Amino acid sequence: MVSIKKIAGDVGVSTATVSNALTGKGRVSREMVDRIRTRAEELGYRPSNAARALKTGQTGIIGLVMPDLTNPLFPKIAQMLSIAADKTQLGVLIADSRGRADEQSEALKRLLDRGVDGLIVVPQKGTTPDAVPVPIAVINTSSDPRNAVSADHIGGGALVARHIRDIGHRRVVLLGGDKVSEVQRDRIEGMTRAFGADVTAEIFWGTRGVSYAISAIRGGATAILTTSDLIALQVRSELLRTDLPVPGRVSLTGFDDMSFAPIMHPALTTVAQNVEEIATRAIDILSAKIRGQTHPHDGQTVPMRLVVRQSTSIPTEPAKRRYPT
Amino acid sequence: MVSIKKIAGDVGVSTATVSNALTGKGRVSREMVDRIRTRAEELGYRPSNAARALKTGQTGIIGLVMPDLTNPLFPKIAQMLSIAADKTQLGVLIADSRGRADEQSEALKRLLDRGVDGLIVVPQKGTTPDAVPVPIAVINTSSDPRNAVSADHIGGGALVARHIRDIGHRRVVLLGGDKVSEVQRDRIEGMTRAFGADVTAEIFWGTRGVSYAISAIRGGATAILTTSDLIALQVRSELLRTDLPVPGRVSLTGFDDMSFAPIMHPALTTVAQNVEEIATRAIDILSAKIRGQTHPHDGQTVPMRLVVRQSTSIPTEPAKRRYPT
DNA sequence: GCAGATTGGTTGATCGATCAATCAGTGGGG
DNA sequence: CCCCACTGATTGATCGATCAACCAATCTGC
Repeated sequence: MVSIKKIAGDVGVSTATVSNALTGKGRVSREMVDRIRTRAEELGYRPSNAARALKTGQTGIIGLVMPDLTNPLFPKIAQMLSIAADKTQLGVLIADSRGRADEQSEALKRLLDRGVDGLIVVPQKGTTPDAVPVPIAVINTSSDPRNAVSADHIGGGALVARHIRDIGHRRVVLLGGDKVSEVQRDRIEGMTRAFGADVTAEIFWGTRGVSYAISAIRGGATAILTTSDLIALQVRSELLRTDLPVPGRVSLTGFDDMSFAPIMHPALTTVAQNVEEIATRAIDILSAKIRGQTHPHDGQTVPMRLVVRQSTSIPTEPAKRRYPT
Repeated sequence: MVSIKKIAGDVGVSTATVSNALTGKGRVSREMVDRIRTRAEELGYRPSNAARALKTGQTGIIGLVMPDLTNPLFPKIAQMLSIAADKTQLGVLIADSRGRADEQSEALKRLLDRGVDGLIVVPQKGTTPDAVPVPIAVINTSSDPRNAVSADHIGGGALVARHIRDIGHRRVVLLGGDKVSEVQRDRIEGMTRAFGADVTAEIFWGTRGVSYAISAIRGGATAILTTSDLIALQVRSELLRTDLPVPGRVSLTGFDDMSFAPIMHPALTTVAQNVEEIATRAIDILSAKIRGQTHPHDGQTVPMRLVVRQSTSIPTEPAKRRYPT
């Protein structure tokens, strides 16, 4: 391992001068900087993060805590985060909270012990991360008061809802996965708000919601709006089993534009998050906090994007005709 | 931040004694150890990783390089790896290689600069990771000579193949995603080997393979065995479009038991990896290498598990009857 | 021509933990 | 009674980079 000392010896200056030349902090002459830089290059010098961290108290590493790395959306966050992070020379240390609130706390502790400079937390649904002694950026949804950045789930809900209303549906079913999740509640909230009085919407939650939704369709509803592509796929399977054609008889929508959404049959109409933007902002906001500054985007949401595919169409048997109000 | 010095002062001993007491290395009396331990506890002492790393040259952090965090299988690896890692007090630093070979090298460099003690690499398909100055554990497939641990993809291929043969299929299609991938080649290899002369199998690769596969079905084949659930889902959509019932007319199988496999209609017969076991072994093997030892399981594969669901059944129109050989 | 500012650079301490070398006691063996 | 072995604990150096303080030389302004 070649250290600053070796370079100093070679060039014939003190280690402090080398440090200054390399980091560009103190006062060093142009030519001296060049000599040191080239020598460092020749030797293939790599600064020791450990030494720097010890002296400065900053490790250049941030921690990422996610509720469950298994959720098909999180990989993308992790990926984008890791890409955004190494643009700013940060390392990303991961921790999985295994879907449990207590593990989330444990994960936070482990990361703090490693000396991370800050944390990015996608909270366990229905929980609030513990207070921590380092800056933290929460990715959740706008209704979370601690939210630093997230997709505009309410707006996303409104997007699909308006699409469904505009193509003529008047009686629909909203299907959520877990009522504890703020994200899913916000999506549903966005839908109902956008519908207003124009559209009649029944809301169901959880696994058993799927069969209720099917009953509602039999009762005359013409569309099922879910809060997740995974739920949409499940509904699709059930509709296949009960011989209700999509989108012929039932229009179906998901959320998050997961990997399988475009290759389902019919391809699923869904709402996509701009994960890249969210990840970039999360890093920016956290970096700003670490530097003791505040970021202009802190607390703001990123718009979602409606992806219309083949699973939605105009209702062939609008509810009103069969069951006039 | 409470350091070893503070404890030493409080208890009235030297820092070295505290260090010895806490790590249990030097010679310290029982009671002194107790006094130091309790005082450390009271103060909420947390050792500084930076200082330790500087002195010992070990950071206790390993790097994880994955080809593309977006692939639905990798999250699970990451999760299990992170869980397995913190059992052994290791941190996991992630890096994404964005599906490109040159980025894979960059990712390796970045992690090395951070001073990781070792690396776990899931190689970009068709590539071999650069030589690195730290221990490395490659997760790929048995036909990769540098493979440290992986699922038995060949055996997995054999599992589905035998299942398909045993329920009576005699003419089938094998559908791979990317021929460059050793993993996928091994899966196909396992299938053909297991079929031997009993079953006639046509092999197709890539995106255009899907339509070839459909043609082959029209030509009398009764099953499509894919190398990925994602491909299977795509095929399923195409079969829906062309009105070929599953499993009535076509039996369909995937690979990896992804999140959507059980909720498709019909639920997909697939082959699951024991990701937990793989992750645990990867960590164990790497830890052993870091300690300069060799691990008994190094280079061995982990068996796969056949998950029979509703997408496979006995052929209703065996190829031989319609097209006798 | 001289105080004061500016430039280029050095010294030495420091961050927190580890470890080899050393030292003060205390028994035991001969 | 003296030397040796052993236990328990201390000293001091060290890892590599950073930073405040200091110093020497040159430049500026009046």
